[in-house]
Amino acid sequence: MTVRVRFAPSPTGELHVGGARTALFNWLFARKHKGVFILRFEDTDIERNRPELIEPILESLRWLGLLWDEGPYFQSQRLSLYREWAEKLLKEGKAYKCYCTPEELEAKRTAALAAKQKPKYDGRCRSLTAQEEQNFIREGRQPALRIKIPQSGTIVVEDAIRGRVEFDFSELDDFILLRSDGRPTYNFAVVVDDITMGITHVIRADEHLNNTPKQILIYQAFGHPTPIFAHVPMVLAKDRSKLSKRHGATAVFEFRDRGVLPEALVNYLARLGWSYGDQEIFSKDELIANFSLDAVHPSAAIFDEEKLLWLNQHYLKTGDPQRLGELLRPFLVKLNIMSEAEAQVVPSEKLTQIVVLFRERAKTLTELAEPARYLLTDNFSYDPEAVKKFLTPEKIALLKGLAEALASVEPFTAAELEQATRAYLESQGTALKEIAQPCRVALTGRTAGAGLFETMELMGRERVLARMKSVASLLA
RNA sequence: GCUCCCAUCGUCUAGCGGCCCAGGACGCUGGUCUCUCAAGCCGGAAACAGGGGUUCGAAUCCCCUUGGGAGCGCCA
Repeated sequence: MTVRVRFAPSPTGELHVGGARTALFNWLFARKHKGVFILRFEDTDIERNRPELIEPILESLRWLGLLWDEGPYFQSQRLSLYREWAEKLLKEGKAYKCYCTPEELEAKRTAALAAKQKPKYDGRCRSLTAQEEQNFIREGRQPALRIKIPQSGTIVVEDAIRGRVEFDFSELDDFILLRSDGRPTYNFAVVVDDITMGITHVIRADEHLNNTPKQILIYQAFGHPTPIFAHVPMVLAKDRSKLSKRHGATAVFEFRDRGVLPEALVNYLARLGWSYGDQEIFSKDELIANFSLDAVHPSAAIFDEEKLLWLNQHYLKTGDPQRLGELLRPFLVKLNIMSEAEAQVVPSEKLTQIVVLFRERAKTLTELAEPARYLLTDNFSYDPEAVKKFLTPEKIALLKGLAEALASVEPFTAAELEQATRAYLESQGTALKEIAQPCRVALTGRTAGAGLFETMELMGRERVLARMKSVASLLA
């Protein structure tokens, strides 16, 4: 039997890292078992639904490289199917019409909660007489459809991550399958979908564990075997609460826009709650080869941005410089280093060189793009502290002399520049140590950066000489 | 309130009865290299929530407590 799994977000928010991890686990499981990864939108909530979010969610998945094999399906387009399936249950006496109004139910619910009771439907419409039903219909009430659950017994969930979990029927009630307007509720739509889509493994967030017995009841009502369930732990914020906007970046797009590489996010998310011995770095193929549900840790995990950034730097350091260089272009614009048109025409060789020179100093593409400001444009500023500390009159004079010494260096490469510089400094009775920082400040405006001579080469003769000669004006 | 889940360094985790006075990684920290900052390399501090059992032996099994989380909707 081929494995069929699904990722089923509801379009009520952007794809956040928790959802992305659930998607990733499903995708890995499908790939590992040569199965099918299905995408389905659970969009039966007309109130909270935001159709404009669908494309961004798809784009997030694409960006992560989690491509689906089937779908996306939309529950909102399958409403007649749910009605048909509900009709079966009604005919077989496994479901019944409930004429209670939402107001009546809500009143009972709050009363139960106030009395510190577990709110449960009291089964009032379970055995209405024909007369009672007639009266309700005459009142114009539209019935919802409820499942008729057994009065006693237990439901056992065999969870691939948590093991055996038992629920007593007394905890459950006759929950609603179809709303009075004919739309399915979540639990019902999920089961009908999972049955009709042939889902073999339901891998989803922990918060659904409590829904599982209800869903199993529906499977049983249809006489259909249940899939294998696997409830993955939640992803929490630093303070152990549910991850939300107030914790900073949570959406996949936010990380992308900050310059995080998809392979870094995927690697990080995979290792969050799952492990394979002591290994930290995984390519996608390694993840696929080694992923398994029983190696998923059952407890909730805190999202640690530091570790994500460490992984990002790893992928920055080891990735293909040319590809990374191309990824830099949008950041040149975003950082206001240059216009979009200018960013388009930066030679890709320049970008590649920036990557090679600065990748060990950057944790994100944003940081990696920053040096382009002084390397490729004159649109940068000098750190006043650095100027004050290093650009003394004595050093400025030395820099002027050095500029002359370097004016005719040919070719203008790091090796030649270093040789010429050292020779000049020796002739002046000084050493590189004395001039390196002043020179760096003169060229870049700052005290931290890549190797001095590599920086010069990349910057080009014209800018280097101009900046070395003109630093005196900074003091004025 | 009731039900369910979870519990090893600050964080992610290894550990599935003796290999553990608990290993790796991020972060933190000392040193080293060096034109700066990084990166790299070498070193350090840092945890089995508490209490009962079971056992010759428990981080590992059981129970209780505590703490965290989720659910209890004509939301998903």
